[in-house]
Amino acid sequence: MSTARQEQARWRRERIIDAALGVFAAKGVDGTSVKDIAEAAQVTPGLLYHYFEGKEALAVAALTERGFLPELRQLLDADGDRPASVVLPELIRAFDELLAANANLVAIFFSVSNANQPAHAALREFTATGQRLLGDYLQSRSDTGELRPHLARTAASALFATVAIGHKTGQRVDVADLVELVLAGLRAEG
Amino acid sequence: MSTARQEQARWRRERIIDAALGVFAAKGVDGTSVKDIAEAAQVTPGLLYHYFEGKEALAVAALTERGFLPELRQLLDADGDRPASVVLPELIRAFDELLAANANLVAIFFSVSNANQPAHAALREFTATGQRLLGDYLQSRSDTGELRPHLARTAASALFATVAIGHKTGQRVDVADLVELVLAGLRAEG
Amino acid sequence: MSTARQEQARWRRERIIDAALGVFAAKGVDGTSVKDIAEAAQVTPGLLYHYFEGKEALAVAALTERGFLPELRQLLDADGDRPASVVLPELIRAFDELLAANANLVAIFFSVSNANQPAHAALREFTATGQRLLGDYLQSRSDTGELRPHLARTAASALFATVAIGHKTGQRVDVADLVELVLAGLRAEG
Amino acid sequence: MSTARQEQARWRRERIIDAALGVFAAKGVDGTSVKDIAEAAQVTPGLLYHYFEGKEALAVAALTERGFLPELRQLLDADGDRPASVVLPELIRAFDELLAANANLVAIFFSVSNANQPAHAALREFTATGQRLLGDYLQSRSDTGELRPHLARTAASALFATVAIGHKTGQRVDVADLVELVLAGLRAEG
DNA sequence: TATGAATGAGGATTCATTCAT
DNA sequence: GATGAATGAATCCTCATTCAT
Repeated sequence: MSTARQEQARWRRERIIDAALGVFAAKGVDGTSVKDIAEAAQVTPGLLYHYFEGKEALAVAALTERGFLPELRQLLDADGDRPASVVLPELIRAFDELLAANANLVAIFFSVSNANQPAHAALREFTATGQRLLGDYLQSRSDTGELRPHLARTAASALFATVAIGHKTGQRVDVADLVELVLAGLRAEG
Repeated sequence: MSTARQEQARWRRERIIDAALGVFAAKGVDGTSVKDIAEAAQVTPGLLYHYFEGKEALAVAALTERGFLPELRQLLDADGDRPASVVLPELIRAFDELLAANANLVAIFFSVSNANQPAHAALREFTATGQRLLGDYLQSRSDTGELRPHLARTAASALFATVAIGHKTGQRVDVADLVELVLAGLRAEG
Repeated sequence: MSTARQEQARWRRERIIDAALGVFAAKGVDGTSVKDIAEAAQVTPGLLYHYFEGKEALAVAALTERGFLPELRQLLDADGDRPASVVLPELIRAFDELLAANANLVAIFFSVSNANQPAHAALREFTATGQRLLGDYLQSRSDTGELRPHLARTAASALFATVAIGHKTGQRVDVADLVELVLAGLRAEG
Repeated sequence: MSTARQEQARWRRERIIDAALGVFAAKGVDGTSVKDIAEAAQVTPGLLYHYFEGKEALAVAALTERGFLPELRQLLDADGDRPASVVLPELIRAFDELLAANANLVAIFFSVSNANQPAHAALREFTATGQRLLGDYLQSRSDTGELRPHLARTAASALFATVAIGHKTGQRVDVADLVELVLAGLRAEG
């Protein structure tokens, strides 16, 4: 049983992804060289190819393995019953902080070229899931009559997009205001 | 008066920007080689450096000189008096179409690397101006008592971001719904 | 009679050489681009080719037309009769200052590649003449019995070389010491 | 112990310097392309950048690692006791031959552009050390009363410079005469 | 596992020079 | 005389990737 070896290998792999996240975020995926990553991970370029097929594969791995969809899912699952007026502010703030904590991923996410097929797919899945999760929550609240249903999906998109772009441009939005706006919009009479 | 020569030079410069918009959008700024641009513009690589300092400078030029800020300004100036409930749907639809017509620009916007300082600055300026224009309009409508003022800027961000991300991911948002949501949010009592 | 025009043209030509001297000295002949020179001379690159065949020709022109051989000749011609013990210190000091005043030329002189045939020839002639002039002077003083004759040429080389290299490396030699050394050497009994 | 690999790598590095010395000397540092060096070393251009930061760094490496300072040091250390009248002729002749044997280095020395800061610094250090070594030796002979002390450094500069320029211009100086001149100068009464 | 030497194609950029105006 | 647009070859350098050890 070479469990120790395997353990060490797994650990190495994670450290490489860590390093890659950092440099990708700082210089963009295209702007980062394999040597950059190797140096950041304190590893030789050759070894990198032991763990990943190449730079693109590493980018995809970083995106999918560190994508915080699980956290997001968890975030939303918890609050089935409490009213949206209470939950949504908490939720969006947590979402905002989730993005802040994963700023590197957000940066990569936006820097990934549309030409990179697998990465682009990961990116699409990422946004779609985020929007769906948020949307489903809002939908569930409309089932209780608290919110009007037909704008749930749109509201989810707006929330997701506004927070995310704030991170991209470095001009973070005021979460309280955003939630107030969207919540009011969802409640108002048509 | 060598106007003919100057005219021709200016024309060439514009054609280079045209070509750059196309290839940048297709492959991202980093993914595009100078040779790609030169070929698309039917120009020698060297000439590109006669008109622009380099590839990044060309991207910035494309963004700032073709950035639809003038159009947006025009859009907003026209509708001083009519109520927001009428204007905003038209406005956002026009904005959505503006982005659709300038899909290349949206792609470049997201593809410009944060690592490139001048390019990043230009990009920030770009979004800030867009948000300010839209925000000021919404603000002006609140002066008439039609809308509540304190969310104007947030609403502008949300509108801008939601439409833009829709274009980035290829999942365009329903403009009517978005406007309905934001407008309702802006009208509701605090 | 377009004398005014010719005058202006001649003036332009000189200004171009002035500018070339500056940039050549600062960046070396190879390290200087035609555009650099043109900008320094506030002239378009094209015009440069009106006055000179190209960059190398311009370098040669600068070397030959501004070579201070005439001044050096003048320096040495004047002092036929006075004793070397008086003349030589003055002479070498003047020579040192001549090089300082023409620091640009000295720099170019050393930076010219051996591969550049005409420039290299100019350079050789330059050193040869300098050494010959100095040597002839020392020789003439030995005819009067003041100095021993057989080291005159060697002394000239040493003086020329030491002062010149001082300028090249930026570590100028102490002229008084140098003259004292050489003069003593020339006077001593074999 | 991958000594074989490391050995081979070190050998390659030396071969690159060898090749660089040859081409630099023939065409000057600026006049030499990286491709030239790579071909002369029978190596791919890319490998050059594995061993050196760039072309200029390679020139500096050639100068410092092959600069005959060690030989010069050895030359001077050997002759602690014998009189300068005997040692100096041998010494300068050996120095002259050292330069002759390292003609490439002399050429590079003069071809390194002043514009390149690190290269220029290395070059200054190089000459300064050479002069100091020679100067210290002459100084030590003055301690024995054989030579007057205050011109030691100047004499070193003069010897170094005269021999070096002789090599640069291809008009080598007569070593015997040069030594006679300097030695006489150092001995004479003030 | 891990290294780092080696490759070779491709990238951005510069540049001397020409020439129509 | 003077301009500056245009060329295209050459240059330096980077990089993803492979592979012998």
